[in-house]
Amino acid sequence: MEVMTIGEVSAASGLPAKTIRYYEDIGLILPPRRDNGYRYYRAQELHKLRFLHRARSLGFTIDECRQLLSLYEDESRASSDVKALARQHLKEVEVKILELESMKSTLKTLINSCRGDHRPDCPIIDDLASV
Amino acid sequence: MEVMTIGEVSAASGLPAKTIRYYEDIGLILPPRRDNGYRYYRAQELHKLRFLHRARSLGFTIDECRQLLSLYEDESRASSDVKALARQHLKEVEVKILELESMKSTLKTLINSCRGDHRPDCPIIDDLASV
DNA sequence: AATAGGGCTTCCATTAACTGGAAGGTCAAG
DNA sequence: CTTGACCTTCCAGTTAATGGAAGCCCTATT
Repeated sequence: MEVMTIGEVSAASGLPAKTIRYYEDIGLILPPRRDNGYRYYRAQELHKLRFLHRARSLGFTIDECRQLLSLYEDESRASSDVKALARQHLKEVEVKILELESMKSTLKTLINSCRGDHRPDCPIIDDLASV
Repeated sequence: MEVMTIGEVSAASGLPAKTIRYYEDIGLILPPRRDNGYRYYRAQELHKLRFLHRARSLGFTIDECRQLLSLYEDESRASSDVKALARQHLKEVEVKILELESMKSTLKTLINSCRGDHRPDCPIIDDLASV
């Protein structure tokens, strides 16, 4: 599929068409238009929309998404401030992974070992919020 | 610290006091009150607030947080529907981890190997949205 | 050729999850 | 006994969408 309508790119990216139009309103993804006014999307835009879908669901703000997208668009990517920004986001990602690993092990414990007991004795709630 | 004021629990959980009050408005965390009307928070509430802070920053909705908290409060935690819910959230967590790992490796590539090239040739943007 | 449908457009209102600010009560320190 | 930090409620504003109405575009049949 060379280019897509908003409905098609919505299906392909997982983002509602409404949201995709909203991202255009705030200047995140600016697709070209047909003569009839219809938006169309190429691989380039699809990639960004997929990225936005993922990054938003992982708790990155729109502003962080804007920064991350700009990392990939920056022509002079080797410049040290761009690299610093990337490193900062890398750290943030690593923290999120650790937190999710902690939630994962808590949920696993919950599923496997905490059968039929009565709370306040259950230690899980104490793990709940500690890295 | 046996019990805390909202300011103290805000510092301890990382959530703004405003947000903590908001969570009370929507029935997530209902702290007891002093005679003078001041809220106070015990370890129990602190744990939940820390959990909320983390889960929200990882992209879980308030409603998912409510479900996750209820998992820990459910007295009959062994019941199969509670377990099913926990398993469903576990899967969600695992997907998020994979997505973050993907972002992590993309950022690492960006930082290390993509020095000074000029975009459209850079392959990173293609990796950007693929698991 | 007209017309029915589904998808597209814009615009305006509403929701979810906060966030800011005003107006005033409480309390420990000086 | 007042000053200042922290608490209270209430109401308004922001961010990031989401819902719905009114109308245009395109294809596909009657």
